[in-house]
Amino acid sequence: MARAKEFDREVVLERAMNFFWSQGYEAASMRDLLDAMQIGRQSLYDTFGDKHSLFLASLTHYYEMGVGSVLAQLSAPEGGLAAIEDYFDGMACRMTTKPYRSCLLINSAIELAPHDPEVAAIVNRFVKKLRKGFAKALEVAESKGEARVDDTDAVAWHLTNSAMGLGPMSKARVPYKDLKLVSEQILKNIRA
Amino acid sequence: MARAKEFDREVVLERAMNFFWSQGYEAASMRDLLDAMQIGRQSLYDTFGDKHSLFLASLTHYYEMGVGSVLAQLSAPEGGLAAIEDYFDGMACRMTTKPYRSCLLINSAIELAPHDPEVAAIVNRFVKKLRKGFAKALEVAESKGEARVDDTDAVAWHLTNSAMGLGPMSKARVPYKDLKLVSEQILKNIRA
DNA sequence: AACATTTTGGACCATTTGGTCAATAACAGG
DNA sequence: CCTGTTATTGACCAAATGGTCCAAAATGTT
Repeated sequence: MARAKEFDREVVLERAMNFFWSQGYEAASMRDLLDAMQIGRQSLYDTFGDKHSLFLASLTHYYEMGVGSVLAQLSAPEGGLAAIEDYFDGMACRMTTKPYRSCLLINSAIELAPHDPEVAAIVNRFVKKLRKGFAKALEVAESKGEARVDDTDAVAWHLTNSAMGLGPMSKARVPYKDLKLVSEQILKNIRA
Repeated sequence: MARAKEFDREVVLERAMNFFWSQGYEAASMRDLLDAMQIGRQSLYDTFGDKHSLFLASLTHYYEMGVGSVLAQLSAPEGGLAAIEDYFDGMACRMTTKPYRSCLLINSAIELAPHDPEVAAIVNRFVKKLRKGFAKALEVAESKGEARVDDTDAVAWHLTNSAMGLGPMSKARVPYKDLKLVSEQILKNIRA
């Protein structure tokens, strides 16, 4: 064996993710990224490859760390309407506090998806999973008698679209109280 | 007098706008912008100032040319439900065809608003006007007996949020047929 | 035709970009 | 305590970035 790494891969990846999250891909220079990650230049290139690969790793990390649990809650068998409510309220709340950086996947969809197939693939998976999560939650809600849904597919798409809307809305600094209205309105529309 | 300009300011501004629209701000280099605008370097700097000013001019042009009429139709006194339907259907249709570049204002909200006060101001005005347009359309719809709206403010915000959602959705290449479902669902929720 | 004024084209600039290289340092096994 | 392997450091690189300078060209007025 040989010399051990002085950093934890996951820790510095998280730092990169946070930096991309608040700055965007193009606006994040490797220099600033290096500062943010607190890591040497060569260490970065050895560990993650080039900038694009680092971004892909960051986005994947975001997906796995941040989105997974939220999505799981959404499609939990005991979730139903409350799960949907929690999702929107949680999102609205998170997005309208301090760093105002929206959601990395939404940001990436806008900035990169049309010109970057790999990013597009990740974003697409996310959208599909989100839609599926909503569909599941709607089924649960209906089976619990909380909601009356005539076209699950359409409503699930509608919820997905509303979720995506929170990204631009929060970046435009629409305050929480108004996004809260949005969240309530969404719920009102599907409640039995 | 002296030498006349060889280009029409509005024409080249429109070309810049289109380029920013499909590429984003950071990803658009001055070189490529010059090519797209078909104009000399010095002409650009003389006419528009620096890159940031050019972008601001492009965004304002987009706002004035593209958004104004759509917003006017939305809040037209004879509009009502149909105006809302046309808005969403038109948006969904435009966004899911060929260049897939979403809406420049939504894109700018995501990429620039948090770090660029001037862009943020323009985006904010847009969001406010859009919300106002929806509110007006809802009033008209209600007065025509097409819709039953208990909380105009909340529903207007909800429609605004849904409109913003179309940006990320289309960038994620969600096809028209699914955005059509979204549009229909939105309408169904407010129809009397 | 000469002039004043403006636009144009392209050479030019410092800085920053993403990325590499090679020398040094740290570590484990023999 | 060597030795092979890996990690770190900082110098270094070509290319691209946004932006400027200046000479030449074009125009209306005198």
